[in-house]
Amino acid sequence: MTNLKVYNSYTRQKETFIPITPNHVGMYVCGPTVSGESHLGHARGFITFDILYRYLLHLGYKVRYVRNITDAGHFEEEGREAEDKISKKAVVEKLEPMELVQKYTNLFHWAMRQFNNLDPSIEPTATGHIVEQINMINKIIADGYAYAVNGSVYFDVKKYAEKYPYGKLSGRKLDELMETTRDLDNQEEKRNRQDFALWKSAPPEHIMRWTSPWGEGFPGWHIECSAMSTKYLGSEFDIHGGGMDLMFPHHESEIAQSMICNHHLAARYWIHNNMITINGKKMGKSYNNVIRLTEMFSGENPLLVQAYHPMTIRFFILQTHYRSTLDFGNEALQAAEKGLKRLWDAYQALLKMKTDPSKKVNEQIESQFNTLCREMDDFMNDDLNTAKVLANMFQLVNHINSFRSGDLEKTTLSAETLSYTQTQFKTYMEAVLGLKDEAPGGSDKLEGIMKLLIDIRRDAKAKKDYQTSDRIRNQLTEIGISLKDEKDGRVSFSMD
RNA sequence: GGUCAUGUAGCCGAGCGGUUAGGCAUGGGUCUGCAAAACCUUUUACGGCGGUUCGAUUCCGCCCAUGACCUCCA
Repeated sequence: MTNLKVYNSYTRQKETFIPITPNHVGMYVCGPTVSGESHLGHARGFITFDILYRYLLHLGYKVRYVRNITDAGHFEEEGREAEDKISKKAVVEKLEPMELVQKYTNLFHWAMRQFNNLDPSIEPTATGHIVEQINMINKIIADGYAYAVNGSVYFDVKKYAEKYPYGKLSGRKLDELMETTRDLDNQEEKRNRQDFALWKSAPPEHIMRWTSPWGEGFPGWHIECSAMSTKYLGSEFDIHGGGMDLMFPHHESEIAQSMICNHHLAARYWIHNNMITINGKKMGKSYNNVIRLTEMFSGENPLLVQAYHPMTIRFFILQTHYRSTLDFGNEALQAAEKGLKRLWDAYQALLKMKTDPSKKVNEQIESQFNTLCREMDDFMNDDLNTAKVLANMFQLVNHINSFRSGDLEKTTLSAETLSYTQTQFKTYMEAVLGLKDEAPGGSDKLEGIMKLLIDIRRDAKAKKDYQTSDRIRNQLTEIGISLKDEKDGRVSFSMD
């Protein structure tokens, strides 16, 4: 159907994408843990997979995109005292986990909308699938690959590894893990140190708890994804996505759980996005160097010299291939801001462009346009190379502007080429890359006021009353509206 | 320590065995009452040392540096 190739972490090579069921794609992406605010690093992953989702839709696939919300586990909100969780206080004073989960879920959804990310088809929560998780754990126990100890259940990695390639995804060997795994709580319960929890017994102060065959507790970290992906996508589905840092142990464990329950490698294509770094270091909780998304949008973080629009951030991320690290920097963000503006302005100009029968068709430029446009498809098919798509767009931007006022203004494009270019731009800018206008939308009234001001200014200029004309322009600039005298005598305006 | 990546011009970043990626910034110019925007033009980089090759930034080896995972993490 298409020539899409994606890099499969499981096989460590680019592979042609062939869905299990023709024309349909099942895709599971590890979603946020809603015990706190999302940061810039999280955004990269969700934007990356939004691009993949959008591109698959563009190619004509019917896609079921499942992205979970991790709302179960050992939750504490920053700044809250541990004492909150003990029953000394009145109920409404205490930390209510679901209240916290609701707050950050809402905030997450808000941020995703800011980025113009499409909603997943299904967004299941871990707490809504406790039964499925317990059933899955039962199955694993019945098959002899898990054991219960003191109300907790652990997966027997050693036994699994005797029959299955544990560690294949993340390139790990079991014996190496044995030596290097560090001390953790309750290690003594495990038969082997690399075993991981499927179910954890809840200590008395733990508020999130459910009744299970093994006592009151809560599910282990990995089982929710296996349970929910199986439920909504089946025992074998097409794409599993997530950040590279999840490869081990999370995805490796998912593979093991699903293998025992479903007798399949859960997904055919394992796709991982790389990290955002800041001063060369991964942005992450443990490094204490996160920039929350609300801070990115408001500029309120010591690392930021200004606020950045969500579209600037999206564009910034798309200028890099998703499997490379991306280094955060104000200079780079500012460059993205300007670049995006130029790209968007030229795009708007392109949509208004018309062929001019009185001018000669520029054959050489014609063929460049066609090549640059056609290559965009090839670049996306080559493991989603958005960086190259954008590079081509910028080459076209140059030419588009040249037709307006530059070297090419005495020539024109053929109707076919212009139309093809317009279609490709619209497709990639909006449908595939998901970019949209940064500026707040105007209204009829505003348009009317602006027309009036522009007319007054034009009259003043005609009378060489530059004091008045400059006053209008300067004051508009102060309130964030900039006027441009176009070459053809028209005046356009844009808002910050 | 183990495993795996990465090192590209002022900054961010594609990419490849032989041709200018691209964005932003910088210098010069055009246009303009001025400004902004736009256009033209300027800056030829691939960590170090060897090797393979007619030719390597691109392949191989070694070294140096940085990072990721091995623990919650997009």
